[in-house]
Amino acid sequence: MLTESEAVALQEALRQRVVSEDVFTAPVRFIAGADVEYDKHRDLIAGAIVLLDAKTKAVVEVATHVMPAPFPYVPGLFSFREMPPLLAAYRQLRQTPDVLICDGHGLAHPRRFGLACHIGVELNIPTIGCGKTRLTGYYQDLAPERGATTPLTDEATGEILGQVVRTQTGINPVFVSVGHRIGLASAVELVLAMSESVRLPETTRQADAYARQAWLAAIG
DNA sequence: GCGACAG
DNA sequence: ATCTTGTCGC
Repeated sequence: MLTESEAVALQEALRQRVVSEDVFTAPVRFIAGADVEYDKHRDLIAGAIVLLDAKTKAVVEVATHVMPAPFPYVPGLFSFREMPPLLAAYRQLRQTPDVLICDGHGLAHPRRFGLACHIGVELNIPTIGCGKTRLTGYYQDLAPERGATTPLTDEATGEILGQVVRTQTGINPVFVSVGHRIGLASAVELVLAMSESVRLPETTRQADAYARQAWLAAIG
């Protein structure tokens, strides 16, 4: 297994390949979601990739993969734990998504290389990071209405790492950042489009449900 | 040294 | 991620 310092070195090298501008086919027709399921008592991790019709939000394809956890949970080294089962699931897809929304951050990461960037660079596909809580960066108060956004910034450099996005009025926001081959504005637009009446994008919700199902089937 | 820390 | 019920508020 990779050591932590080797993982950090790999991030520093791969981050150079991230493309943070729109390089994808628009309008988006097939949009994918990725999520994993596990618990702290077992060494098993289940990953799921779902493909949705962007217009109807109907699930058109699902792929899952269960395997022993390849790496422990370490904040900042998240992708080394969650990416392997997701890549295995992704390889089973028949269709290629126009963009993939990940359950975790992209550039909004201490070394600017979160899960969404890692998967995007590894598969060379457009990816978006959409996390439920903050990992790094600071932000100002956010208006309570759905659609409100405020930048997530690095206080030291002023660099914009992502956008804090209110997908539902009066509900905790989500943290959107660039994964690969997409600009931040498009990333926010797609996350909002996939969250018309729910907090998390429909892609993430479906991926979560299928990952949980695969995990439950695996542990019996 | 102390606090923070995606899932 | 998970441990975990009822309860407050729109």
